[in-house]
Order: sequence, then C-alpha cells, then structure tokens
Amino acid sequence: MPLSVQTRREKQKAELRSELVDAAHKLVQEEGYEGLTIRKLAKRVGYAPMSVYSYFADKQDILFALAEDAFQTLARRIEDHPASDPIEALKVVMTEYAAFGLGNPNEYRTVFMTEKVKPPEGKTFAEMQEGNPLMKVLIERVEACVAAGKLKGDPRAIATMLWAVGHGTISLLITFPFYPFGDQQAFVTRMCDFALAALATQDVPPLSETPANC
Amino acid sequence: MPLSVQTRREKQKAELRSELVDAAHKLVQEEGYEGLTIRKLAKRVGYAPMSVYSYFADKQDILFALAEDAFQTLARRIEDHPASDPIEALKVVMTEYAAFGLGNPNEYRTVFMTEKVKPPEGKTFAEMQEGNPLMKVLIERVEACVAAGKLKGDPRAIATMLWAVGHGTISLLITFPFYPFGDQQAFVTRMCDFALAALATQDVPPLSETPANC
DNA sequence: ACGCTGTATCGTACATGTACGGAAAAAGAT
DNA sequence: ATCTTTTTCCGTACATGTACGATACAGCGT
Repeated sequence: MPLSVQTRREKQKAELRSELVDAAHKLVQEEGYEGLTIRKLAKRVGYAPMSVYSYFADKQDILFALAEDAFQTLARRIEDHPASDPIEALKVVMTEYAAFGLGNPNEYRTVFMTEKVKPPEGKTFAEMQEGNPLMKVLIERVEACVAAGKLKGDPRAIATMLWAVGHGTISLLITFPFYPFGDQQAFVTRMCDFALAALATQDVPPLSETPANC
Repeated sequence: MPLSVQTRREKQKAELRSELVDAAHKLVQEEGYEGLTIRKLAKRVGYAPMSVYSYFADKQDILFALAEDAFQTLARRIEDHPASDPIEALKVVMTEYAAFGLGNPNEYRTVFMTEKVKPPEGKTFAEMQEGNPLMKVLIERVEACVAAGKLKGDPRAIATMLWAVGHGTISLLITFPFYPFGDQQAFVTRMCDFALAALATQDVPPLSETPANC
C-alpha cells in the first residue's frame, strides 16, 4: 500500500524536523551550548530564521528535542544494565540518572529545571508516565522490589519519592558546584542509600491519600 | 567623627543601588515578573539603561537582589517561629521553606535553580554558610536536635541532606505542577517526615568522609 | 485549465540584554 | 590652581528571540 498524501507530507515534515535537530546537535558540539542560535541553525540547514518556527514552537522546544534524545540514550543504558537483586536494579536507575545529570547538566536543566508551560497536551497521568521512559523504568523496578518483598507500598508513590530525592541531590550538585558536598559520587551514593534504606522500613501509602497532619 | 569621603561615596552608591532594587520590586508588582526589563527599570529611576550596569553586573544580579530580600524575610519568619521540641523546630524550617518556595517560585528559581557562575568571591565554606541565614538557622536547629539526642551525626551533613530532600521536593512541585503529586502540602509533609524519620535512625558521618562503595 | 484553500516559507520589525567606547564629573596629586 | 587619574554615566550598536503579516506554492474540486 502506498503512503497516502497526508502521511507522506507528515513524514516529510518529520524528516525536516529531525534534520533541524541534527543540525542543532552539531552546532552545540561545535560551538557549545550557548552557540546554538536560531539564526545559525537556520543558516545551517539553508532556511530563513523564521522557518524554524514551522517545526518548533520556540527555542525551548528545540532544546527539549535535543535533551530528549539524550535521555532516550540514558533510558536504554539503564534498561540494558544487568541487575541481579531488585534493589540493586533500582540503585542502578538512581546512579545512572545521577551520572547522566552530572555529565549533561545542560540537558538535565532543560528537562527538569525549566518552567513548563504546557501540561503535555491534555494527556493523562498514565500516558505521561508511559511517555517518559525514565519514569517508566523507575516504576517498573520499584514494582519488582515490592513484588520481591524488599519494599512495601504504592509503587508510584515510592518512585515519586525516589525521584524527589534524586532530583534534589543532582540539581543541588549542578547548581552549587562550589558548595562543599564532598565527593560528588559519594554524596549521590549516600543519598541513594539513605532513601532506599528509609523506604525499606515503611509502608508507603499512595500519593493522593496522604493525610496532612503537620 | 565625620564619614570619610570614601565611606560617603560608598554609602551613596549603596543608596542608589537600593533605590534601583525598590524600583525593580515595584515594577515586578505592577507588571509581573517578566515585565521587569532593564530599560523600564532605568526609565523608572531616571537613568539611561546602561547606567544600571554601574550598580549590577547583569540582569541576574538584579533578580538576585530582589530574591535575597524575600529570603531575608523568610529567614526572619523562621527564627521568630515558636518551637517547643527541637524536631518540631526543624520541621518548621522545612515547612516554611517549602511554603516560601511554592508561594514565591520566581524568587526560589533565581536563587536555587539558576546556574551560578561565581563561587562568591573566594569566601570559605563557613563564611558562605554564615552569609546564608537560611542555612545558618537550619544547621543551628540540627545542632539542637543532635544536642537533645534526637539526631546523631555531623550537623552540617544532616543539614545538607535535609536541604537536598527539601529542595528536590519543592523544585519538582514548582517545575511540574501538572504531575500528580496529590496535594502539594501533603507531599511536602510526607517528604519532610520521611527524611526526619530516616535520619533519626542512623548516625550520619561528615560529608567529606563518606566512603564510595556503590 | 482555473480558481479556492490551506500550508510552508520568509522579509521585516521590534523589544531585549549588553558590549564598547566616549564624555563628564569627581577625586587626588602636584 | 592645574593636571592626572579614576569613577560615573550614557549614546550607539549589535546579536538574539520572536510577533506579524505577506507571498508563493501544493493539493483539490470544478
């Protein structure tokens, strides 16, 4: 069956978009993160600057596309990581996540530290989580720990708490590199072990049901 | 003794600077956070736009000055808060910090989520912490808990870990308001209780000495 | 072949942060 | 008092993101 005209057009559009992403990627590699400007990017692919806006809503959107590529790689690396014990498998998620954030601060920043305007297109929570391969693998491995009796409670709540701890750790390290955290790896390990050890001792209720008693 | 010429000049300079900060504050109140531009600010105080740069290194510097005012208020509010139990006193720090972050996301963002270029002028760790009234009160109250036998270990390490947990919690809530954390307050309380309960069960070593074993 | 409609592309224009260098004023030296 | 140096102030200019609206073009029905 030949592609419909509609579909062919969409495909062409997607190709041009990814051509732009590629060009943006090269630009960043060659001139650094702040060297990526709309004008340079447009010139690189032979378009007028404003034409870029046919494929991306704004500059953030481009940075986001770049970062998502990087995070895709991270998610694959985590999934391919061998893991005997379920808790160890969970630790792998945390430490790889941390290593990625420390090694790619720009990407980490654009995805996790910049203001989000749009709740991605009326998607539901579940869709949003499925869409984020990182949260997906995190929840899966938490579920494995729960199934193995190593953790107890609502998997999504546990995953979210781990996310909060991990994100706090990494974003502080990124934002305040001169603060005396000691060795970065050691601090990451400490926080990771701390959170997992603490979670192991309690039954975690789902998120919405938490009673406010403070 | 009359003021030296040197001192008088400095004072005048400081006055003009704080006049600029005041004007900036009003501008933000009237037109919102993104309504604060160098040109508007300069016009407001009757200067040319470039003159602002005699008092602030760049726009970030202005935003920072604004935010520091707000954080000063927060620190005072925390210090004035009555606290019977030392653990409760510590919880007050966490919850007030969270309430501030959720209520003043712009200020929180500029202080805790934007790239820092300068390790503040070759200051030592201790000076830096003394300079930050928030970290100061946090460490003090952790010390009180340690003294009361409620927590065990190195106060600065404990404080830093609490900071990481608190910051992770708040920055996620700010950055992903559409993620289903459930009730924001409840999530903050949960993370706060979680961290404190976990810390109560272990002896926390100083930061630099943590062995890397992951 | 011919108009109609939607879309892709882009030229122009504007607001913004800020680099650069000059002018003016103040401080200090002689 | 005059000259020198430093500090303050600002006019101009540039790069950047992007709003707005025009233009050209592709697909389609007639």
